[in-house]
Amino acid sequence: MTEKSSPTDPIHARGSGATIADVAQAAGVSVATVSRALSGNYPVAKATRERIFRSVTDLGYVANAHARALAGATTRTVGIIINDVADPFFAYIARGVERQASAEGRMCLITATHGDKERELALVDLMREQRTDAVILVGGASDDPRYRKQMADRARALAAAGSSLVLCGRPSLGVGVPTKMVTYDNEGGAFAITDYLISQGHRRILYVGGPRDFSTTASRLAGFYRALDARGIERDPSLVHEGAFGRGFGYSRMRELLDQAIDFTAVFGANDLVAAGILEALEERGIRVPQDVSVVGYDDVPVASELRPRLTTVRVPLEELGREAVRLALSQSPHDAGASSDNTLTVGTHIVIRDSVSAPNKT
Amino acid sequence: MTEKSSPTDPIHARGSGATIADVAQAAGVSVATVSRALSGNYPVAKATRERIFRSVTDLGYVANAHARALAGATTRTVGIIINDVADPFFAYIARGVERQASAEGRMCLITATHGDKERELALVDLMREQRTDAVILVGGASDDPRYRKQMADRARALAAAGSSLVLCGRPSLGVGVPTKMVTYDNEGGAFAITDYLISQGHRRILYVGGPRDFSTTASRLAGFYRALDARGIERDPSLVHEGAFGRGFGYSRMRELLDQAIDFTAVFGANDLVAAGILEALEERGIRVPQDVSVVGYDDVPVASELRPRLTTVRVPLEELGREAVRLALSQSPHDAGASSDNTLTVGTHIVIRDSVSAPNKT
DNA sequence: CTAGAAATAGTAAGCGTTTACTATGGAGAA
DNA sequence: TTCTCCATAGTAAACGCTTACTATTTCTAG
Repeated sequence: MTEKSSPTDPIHARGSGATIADVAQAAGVSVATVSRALSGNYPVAKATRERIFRSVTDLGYVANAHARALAGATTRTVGIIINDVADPFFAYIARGVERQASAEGRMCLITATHGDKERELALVDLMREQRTDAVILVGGASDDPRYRKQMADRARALAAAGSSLVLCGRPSLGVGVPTKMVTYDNEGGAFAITDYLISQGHRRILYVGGPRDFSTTASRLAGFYRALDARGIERDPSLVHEGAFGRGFGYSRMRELLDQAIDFTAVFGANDLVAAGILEALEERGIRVPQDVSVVGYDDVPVASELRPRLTTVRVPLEELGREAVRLALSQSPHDAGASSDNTLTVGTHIVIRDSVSAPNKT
Repeated sequence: MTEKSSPTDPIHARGSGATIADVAQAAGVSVATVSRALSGNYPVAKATRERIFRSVTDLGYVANAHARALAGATTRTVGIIINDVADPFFAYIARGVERQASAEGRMCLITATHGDKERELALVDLMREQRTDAVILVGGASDDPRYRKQMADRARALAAAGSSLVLCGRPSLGVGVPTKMVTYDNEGGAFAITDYLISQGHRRILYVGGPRDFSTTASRLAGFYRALDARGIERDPSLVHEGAFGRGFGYSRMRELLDQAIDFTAVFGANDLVAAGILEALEERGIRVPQDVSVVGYDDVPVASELRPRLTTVRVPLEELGREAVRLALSQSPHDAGASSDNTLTVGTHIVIRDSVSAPNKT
């Protein structure tokens, strides 16, 4: 045993990591041969190959992914941009992305915007720097035209570089912008659950949560309104209260609304987290759910079934959404043009009925 | 407007992305000057710099991160390896890592093992290929000696390459293995909450969940036993039921245990998810918590306070754990040798008392 | 004025791979 | 026996950046 490396200690090479040249030297061949033996796309004599693999393990060699990427091979990485890693909505989508990516032999670069549009743009650029095979942008988007234009520019740049931008659960950037899309039926789910509420006899339904001017909010509200219209119930602006997603918002806004003694029999939380906050505010005031007030949410995140009463909500196949996003991203379909063709995929939503809704109290 | 690019369409460069040479040509300078203007670590005349930046935006240029990494600059990336992105325990740690990394100007490569040891080793190699500035390994570990040895080899390889391996919430790989560690007081938290249960009068406490031969399980059980010992309560092996983390395990195992008519007045769920499952099984049988049986969990993940009754549990500062991990990883401290020195950091845990514990029923 | 120090810009040598091309040594064909 | 064709292996040219050196100007001080 020369130096300080012991035979039982294969990976501990000297210096800052062995290169392919070291392996070549150790095996007594050229670097080209090592490269070929490793990638296996070119014939290498069996004996040579074995000698090379032995040197590889002896030296603890791993290829430098950057050199490899630079030399033309693909990066084998997909990037995903979400709002927040710890928000279950995003976490489940990320899980789907991560799983599908690794099933297709890719790494997964997960980053978070924390709701900052500028940061989102910057992150897309970062992924572009990383030359990821695709970048998946998740969650509702702002409809600020300047922002849309900047994102469209990036979509084009990505496309020009052979990568692709896939929009997951967010609206198109416009015709002609090269993107792929996978969405879920936001409007339909909102329609269905509102209709369910109405069918139970509710007429005055509060809508709480979701950032204003945000695509997700817009489509959920659209479904909400469509259901109202379909049953001939008048839209009452004083009943819709946008603001934010998140438990804290649901809780505090519900408290305020309770103080205002508004007349309602049911509450539609913009997502399950908001609904959780609403439930807490209600519980705090001694208002029983569903006997006094019915509550529904959206997403069917795991916490929905931990709440008491268990929350009636709209199920969104989050993990599936993530998987489809990478399938689409990695498929050869030449992302292109408009919203139709096979560059768009919509997964369905359906309501799941649990215990937070009943007929309104006939007061 | 030449070609098809319009002046309002800056990023859409022709071909597969502009290179630094394109920018240099457009600005009429050498690539070296562009590189310097961009990195800003060398004087460049103001007029030149402006010309360069204009070309950069005109062409939608972003540097090729791989070329940059290859040319010697650091990769500015930290890798984190967790079990599952959608498990809140890991998700919150990941959030801390992600935030601190981005605060320190790094990207974050998040990968998941799904509990597969082999995959974990492979992922470390993958990160080594990526030349990440550090790799953070999160969560309990197996104590299989072969595995430990392989991981130790990788720790050395990483160290040799100037990177570092930080163990987050898992035991040391042994003296002399170059790692950094950030842990939380698992044993102490388990002791505290067990002692709390005992102080309420419980004597027969069921311990449910957590993989056997897993470091986290081992230290939680150690705390559990120490508390029992301290109060002179006999250890009863028939009361401890290891198995897995996760809601499903808690639910099904609790059902089995209920069928066996074992004598107990409290249940210690190995983590909050297990506790959630336990609660459901109990509710299903009409057993009231805490009147009939008390339940506690571990981690204080958000769902703990959504459960009814609200779960009394041990708070682990998950996000802080993640932040500290990257602080430590990126600090210059020459990770080295044993478990002491400033390469190890332990954050405290404390119990949070909610509604799932009361004095046992005097039957 | 002029030597010497900034300030600014250019040249070119890597960084570690992949891969098109080229070279060599038999095996089988003619 | 000579020629052609495989199977193997080597050479060297990218890939797109950073940076140590070197080469100009332009000041500034003596």
